Amino acid sequence: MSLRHILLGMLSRPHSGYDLKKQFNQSLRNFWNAELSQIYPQLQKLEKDGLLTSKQIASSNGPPRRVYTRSDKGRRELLSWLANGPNVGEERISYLAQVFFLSELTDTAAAIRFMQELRDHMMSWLESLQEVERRWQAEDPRYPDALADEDFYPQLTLALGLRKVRCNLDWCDECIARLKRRCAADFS
Amino acid sequence: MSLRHILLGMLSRPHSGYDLKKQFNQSLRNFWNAELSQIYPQLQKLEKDGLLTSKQIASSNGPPRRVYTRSDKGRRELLSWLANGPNVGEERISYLAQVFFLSELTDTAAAIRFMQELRDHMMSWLESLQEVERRWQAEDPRYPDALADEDFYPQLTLALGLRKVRCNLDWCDECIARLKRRCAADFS
DNA sequence: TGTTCCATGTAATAAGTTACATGATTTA
DNA sequence: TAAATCATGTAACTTATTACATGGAACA
Repeated sequence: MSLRHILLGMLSRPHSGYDLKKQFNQSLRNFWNAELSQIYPQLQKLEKDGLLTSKQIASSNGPPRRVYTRSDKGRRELLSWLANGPNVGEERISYLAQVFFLSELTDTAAAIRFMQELRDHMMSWLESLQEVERRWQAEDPRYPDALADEDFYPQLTLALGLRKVRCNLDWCDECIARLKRRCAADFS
Repeated sequence: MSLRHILLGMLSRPHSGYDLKKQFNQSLRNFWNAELSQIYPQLQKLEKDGLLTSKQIASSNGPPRRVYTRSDKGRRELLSWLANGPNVGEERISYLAQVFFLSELTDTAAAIRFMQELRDHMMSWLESLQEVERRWQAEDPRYPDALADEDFYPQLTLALGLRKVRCNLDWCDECIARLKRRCAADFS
């Protein structure tokens, strides 16, 4: 039941469903994603449960926007989620499932290609995170340790993103090297 | 649509639904989990689609078991999943979402407690992975690089598990240190 | 004049969780 | 004799994805 709480977290200040989707695409995408078709009904449900309130507001450029605000009850719900302690052990990483079954491929060369493709993904992911960090650093002299709380904690998640992607990259390199050695052993 | 393919991957040799659940609990849990109430219907569906066949077999100890075997069509389906390349960018890590919103807590001390709890989880996770590795190493002299393919690729996922958990631990330590510095700054 | 962005939604389907139901065998 | 393990499933519900539907404004 995490999306519910994530939306509550994002609504520390008022936003529309469309805004929230943009935030997913920008800053939360490293650990969560949600489609508009899931966000809109969930916001409606949260309002029905009294955790949010909404009002329609005219927009300067496009159609009118429905803007949601977290209620006190909503804030308490968010706090109880955090107070329950960290939710660990629910990760789903489908590329790891793929690696697990790579022996099904006909030859080691195909497995190497798979790992190389994975490495490429990780590399471009790393670059995009580095770009985010570079920009943030350039725009805010308080980066990273003097940031206000609302930015400091998100920065911690960026820091883990960077560490993790580097870790994945190193692992890909290790795998490719080990696979190449196995490949060489096949012909001897 | 990953569970479908994961089950196909696991059925390179015949297993019952109950067997498969045990495998999830033992070796796949680091990147995927599924409940029996999801596994049984999914196996039935895969059989209906012609990707598996099954037969009921009497058991020595308990009730009779329905054992599933992958068909040729099932194997081709698995291969096309692998051939599509790595599935990246679909990760959901709810503890990171929690960290993202930790500014909602009333004080930094509570955030430090949260991170310490997370660190404890990571530590016990690391210990369990190390135990798995220790046992494997003791039982099989081919560990890790001379393992047969069916074990070698799973070992690669264990290797990433170890790296990743260590990475998370280091990050937790960094976060706690940075938070303590902020906390000290609050009182100055 | 076609594409992208803004903005909100519904419908149908798939995937996943929790609770329920059954009943034999093995272990403490 | 109580609990755990073996073994398979259904029912109700929640969560998430994909496809569909609408329509104005900005841009190229």
